[in-house]
Amino acid sequence: MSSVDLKTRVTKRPARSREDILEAALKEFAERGFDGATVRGIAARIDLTHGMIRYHYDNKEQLWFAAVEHLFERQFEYLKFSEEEDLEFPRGTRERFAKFLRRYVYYCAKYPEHARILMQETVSPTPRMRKALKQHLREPHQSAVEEIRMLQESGVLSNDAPPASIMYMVSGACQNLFALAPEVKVSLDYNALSRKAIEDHADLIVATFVPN
Amino acid sequence: MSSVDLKTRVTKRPARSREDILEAALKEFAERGFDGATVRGIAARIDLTHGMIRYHYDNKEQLWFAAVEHLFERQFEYLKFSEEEDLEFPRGTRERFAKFLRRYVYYCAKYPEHARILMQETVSPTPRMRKALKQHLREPHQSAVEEIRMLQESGVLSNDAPPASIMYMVSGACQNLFALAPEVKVSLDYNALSRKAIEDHADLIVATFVPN
DNA sequence: TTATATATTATCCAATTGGATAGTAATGTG
DNA sequence: CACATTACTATCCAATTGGATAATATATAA
Repeated sequence: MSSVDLKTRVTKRPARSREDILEAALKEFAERGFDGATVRGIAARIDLTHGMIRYHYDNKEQLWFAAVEHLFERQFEYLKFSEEEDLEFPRGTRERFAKFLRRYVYYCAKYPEHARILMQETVSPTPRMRKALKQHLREPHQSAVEEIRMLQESGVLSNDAPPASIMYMVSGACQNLFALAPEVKVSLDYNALSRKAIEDHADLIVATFVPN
Repeated sequence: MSSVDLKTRVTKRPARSREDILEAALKEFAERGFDGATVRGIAARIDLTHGMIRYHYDNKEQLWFAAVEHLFERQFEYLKFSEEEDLEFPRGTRERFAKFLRRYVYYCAKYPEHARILMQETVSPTPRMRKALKQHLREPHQSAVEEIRMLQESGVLSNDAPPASIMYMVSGACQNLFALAPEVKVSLDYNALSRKAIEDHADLIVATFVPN
């Protein structure tokens, strides 16, 4: 039809998907923080005008909430145990813990922006952060604490430490190498995101936190 | 003399110290990232006009470099071993490692903004970040890797894992609880910065990474 | 006392930003 | 075909921002 217009006037059809926008938003927010991120910058990442983004999302804050929700949904999908796995690896066992840790390391390597966004957004307790954390983090974290308690009782983890302490120690140990991958490259010339580095880190994590 | 002026015209004398400005800058940069931070915001934290800050520092970027330099100097002072300690705890020994870990945990709890700034600034390899890392991080990190190698040889640490992997695992484990303290409070209602929590975390870290 | 260096305020400016709105093109539905 | 809905462009605007500069006050040295 109007193939001429398609070239000159930029075709209207292709409409970026919701996910394209949220991915771009996550990257921008992770790189520059909420205040530093710009709607225009997010739009530019996927070749949109900033008006287009405001067409889909009322304002910057709502876009942020949508992006964070997307982030947590993706994480949940990635980390959740299927029903069969749930049967094979009962809660509170060393085997389940090891399996979970390995999966978590892979997740951290695949989506390093997760740790970055959380770090930025938890720096100071803004209302925005409080709301997001209550909505997405509270319940999973509390159930994680429960599981840590079970692991303590079954002797896999030390009884002496507070579960919160264990939890953040372990997650920090898993995340850090990948969240700081550019730093690692510059300061140690080590490519943290290579296949082998990821595998090595997973091995190390399991060996450290689930000793025989 | 002009005690009237001191009250009305705002006395000119008191001149904020260099350190006041850098502290304020560190907080602002940690909370909002480089792009999100504003010179006016930094000035407001210590009751200065933004002109005053530009009087001391040519521009925002130079202020950032100065603040980061201050950060690393402070860290170096805090973590360095005195000559006597160097003699009492030789490099590559389990005792020195334990002592260092404990000190590092205290440092992380005292200056959580350190981890936050680095996390923000290493998100994407900007020239600013590269320069700062090369200047302040490269040498200490490489000497840390050396020490890790010694610990691996003496059997304190596993030989299987790459030193870089070990290093970022350990530092993440130490930092995370404190860098995310506001998150911990909201999601688990645990005050990570309390005396006891810090002590518990130090114990856990030592027990985990320097087993008997 | 005068001169000079230093510290500080008060404005000014262009660029960017989040947000708003009016108009336009494509798609489908009756 | 008409018409409503959806996707999208093009502007506009007020606020904020980094940066610049001129005027002013203070302290110090001659």
